Amino acid sequence: MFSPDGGLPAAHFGLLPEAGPPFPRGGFDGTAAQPLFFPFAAEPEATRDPPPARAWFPPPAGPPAKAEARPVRPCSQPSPEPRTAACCGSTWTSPPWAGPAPPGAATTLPGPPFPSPAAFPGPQLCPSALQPGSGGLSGLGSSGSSSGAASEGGHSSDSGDEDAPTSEELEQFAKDLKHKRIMLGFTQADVGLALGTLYGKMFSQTTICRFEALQLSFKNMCKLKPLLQRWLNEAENTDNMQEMCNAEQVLAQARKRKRRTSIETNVKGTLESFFRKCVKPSPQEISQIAEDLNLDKDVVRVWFCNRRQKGKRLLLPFGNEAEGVMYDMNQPLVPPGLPVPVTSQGYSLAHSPPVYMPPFHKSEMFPPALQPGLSTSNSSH
DNA sequence: ATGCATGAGGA
DNA sequence: CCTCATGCATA
Repeated sequence: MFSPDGGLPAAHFGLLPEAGPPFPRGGFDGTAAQPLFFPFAAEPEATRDPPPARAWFPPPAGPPAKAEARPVRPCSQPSPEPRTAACCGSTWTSPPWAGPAPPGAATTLPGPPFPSPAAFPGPQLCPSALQPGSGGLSGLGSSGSSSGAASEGGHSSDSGDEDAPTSEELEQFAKDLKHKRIMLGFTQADVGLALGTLYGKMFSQTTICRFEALQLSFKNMCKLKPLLQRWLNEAENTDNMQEMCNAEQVLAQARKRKRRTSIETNVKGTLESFFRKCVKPSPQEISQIAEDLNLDKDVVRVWFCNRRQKGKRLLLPFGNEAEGVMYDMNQPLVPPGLPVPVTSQGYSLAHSPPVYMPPFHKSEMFPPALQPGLSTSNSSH
């Protein structure tokens, strides 16, 4: 719990966002599409502290043999997601934070970590994709590029980090932001609000939080950085910014938002099981699952969507756990002998699941122990 | 800090 | 329907 705005949000300084990603891998359907973002080309940045020097290790049993998006069918979808990888996607599929790719790792990097290192031309960031005005910040973007171009302390003359910050820069900035924000006594919510006051586009505490925790897609981070940068400048130079943070709250959320359904732990576990077998169940399968778990089909669908999103978000945060434990999301079953990762969520990934699950058909696709009605008696403890 | 939800935009 | 960016609500 944090105080809304009365006090500091119990700043967690050296707190890591996630200890153990449930699992990595976006699946070849989506991942392959999600162009890898490899800034490991040039990081003259020697000043950076290299703590994340975790060595990447190749997947234990992972099938890195796929260099290109294979038209494999995850479950029953006719075509998973034939998205031809553009140059730059949204979510950084690669470990931007993995540090400037430790020399050692870099040497051995040429191929191992990823199935498709050769998929992209080179370390070159995609210039076209990093287009500033790609999103909806057109107005803001323009201000930054056309009129306010000369802002930012006047250092961005040639580096152009405004347009294409490196992952290290983003990381640094995020840390900086958090630190200073706390120093100045602002909460994440304050910042989000201030952005609204300053630039007309408000953001929630959630977004600020995720930004600081580097849990947004690379693209998204790039988009938000300039705004936060400006806020930071303002906050540091302006004496009373309180106004900006406190003002403007008249946004009536008269929207009828569905009440958040709380999925029981054991049910989540079951969903997890399904997810491990198939990250993208067909609508019909979703219906099946939903019916079986006594959940709305929509709830299940959204759950899977969010799950996938989370999977990508937590994908290789630091190259460590992610690499080794990647499941083949497109495979109907999990390869045996996987070093089951420990999910921060506490999901039961720990107790080895029935590693063998026959290619389910519409009828027998459910693992034992998922009778919704028995949920209470099921939670063993 | 994170889980579930909404909505825009894309096939 | 999906992905992706975002946010309300909650643990």
